[in-house]
Amino acid sequence: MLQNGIAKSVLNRLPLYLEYLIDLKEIEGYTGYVSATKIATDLELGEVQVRKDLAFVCKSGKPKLGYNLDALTERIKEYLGCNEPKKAIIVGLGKLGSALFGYEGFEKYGIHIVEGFDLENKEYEHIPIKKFNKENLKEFLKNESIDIGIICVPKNVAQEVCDILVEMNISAIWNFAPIRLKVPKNVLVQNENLAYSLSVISSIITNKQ
Amino acid sequence: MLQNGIAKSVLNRLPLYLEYLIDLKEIEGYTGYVSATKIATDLELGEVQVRKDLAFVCKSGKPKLGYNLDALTERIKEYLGCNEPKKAIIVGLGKLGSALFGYEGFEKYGIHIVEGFDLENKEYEHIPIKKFNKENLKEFLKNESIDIGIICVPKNVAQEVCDILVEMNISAIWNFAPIRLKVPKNVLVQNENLAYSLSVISSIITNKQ
DNA sequence: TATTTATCGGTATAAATTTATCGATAAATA
DNA sequence: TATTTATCGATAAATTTATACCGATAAATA
Repeated sequence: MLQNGIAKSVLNRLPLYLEYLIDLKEIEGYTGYVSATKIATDLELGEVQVRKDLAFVCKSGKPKLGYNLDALTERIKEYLGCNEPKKAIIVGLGKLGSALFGYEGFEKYGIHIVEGFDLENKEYEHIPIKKFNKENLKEFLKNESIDIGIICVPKNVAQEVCDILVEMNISAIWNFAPIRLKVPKNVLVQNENLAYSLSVISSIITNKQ
Repeated sequence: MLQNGIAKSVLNRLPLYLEYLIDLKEIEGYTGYVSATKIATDLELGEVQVRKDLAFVCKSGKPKLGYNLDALTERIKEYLGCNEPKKAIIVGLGKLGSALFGYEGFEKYGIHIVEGFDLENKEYEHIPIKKFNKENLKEFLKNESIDIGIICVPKNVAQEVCDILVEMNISAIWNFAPIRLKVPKNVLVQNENLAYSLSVISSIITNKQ
């Protein structure tokens, strides 16, 4: 299925390319042009696949040279929306929520986690976390323009939190609760489940022996 | 590509089915038989897809009724290796590492995180974390049989940690460092990057408006 | 007991994704 | 300037994944 004209599979690889290209410049001091051949070798992907992927966002490949590193990087950033900063909030500051709240790695992609909400009175690195209740959250979302809601609450509360976010016109939800959230079609839900990933690993090594 | 005779796409959905089936029994009190039709509706998947997926692990579907809930649950558990407990360690007890270390959700899939290692002297809920250095880690892995290594260190140390794990014959690595680890073919590496997932969300909402 | 019904599971088809092939092209080299 | 070379980008083929269709079947119902 195509997502805004780009294949899902391609979109999922774009952040990988971006990370790679940024490191290529910043860590390895690479400048000028980079070929699909090199990218493919380094990332252990097919050469043709890389070329096709890049063709989705960038039309500037030159025979014999490859792609202009800076231009390519910029085009992927643009496509991924890194240049249009987004605001996110986290609801549920348990272990995982707190880890995400403090993670600096999202900034690179233009995403700022601006606030956290929790049922209990908590603080994060001496900054008090906002108390979670329906009124509080609604009030906050009324005044701030938030793009992404990150749900890190237990599964029995997740739908309730989701409903508030939807009611306040959030664009997207990143859901860590192991539950299928019910939302209107115009709201994007991305489910993330770390236990599932680990379970897949466990399965593969179980069936290998 | 098939992974031990099962399609990758199918394997990735099995934990989802398992979670669903467990909840169906434990939370909703469901007993007896469950049909692919019901599963598909609840999980918002195609009915045929569910039937095909289940056919990979279970041959016991009955017309008009569906699958025996307990038998199906058991077969998926078996396939995912939940019945053959695995031991894992985490290297790197930063925010994310600590969150994973304390996460109870893995037990359901038969995975026990038995130890954590960090460069700094840390403790987790009053239990001291082992000091990470090459000798320490090697010594530990020599005495304990560990199946899965979880890498949560910064990217510039990740390969070094990986090499130690490989040297000590680990079966699988779950890698949270945004770097492509070099390992021999017999070692399974599963990369996980939360920033990538979030970036994809950001991209979709950017290009929608 | 005959009929209806819901669902399974096999075969066939379609869609998405990956991989292969190759002529065209721009730079590097002779 | 002619030739060689590495890479792009288009077209085609192969593979993987998802969906459609339908006869067979076991339970429920008449």
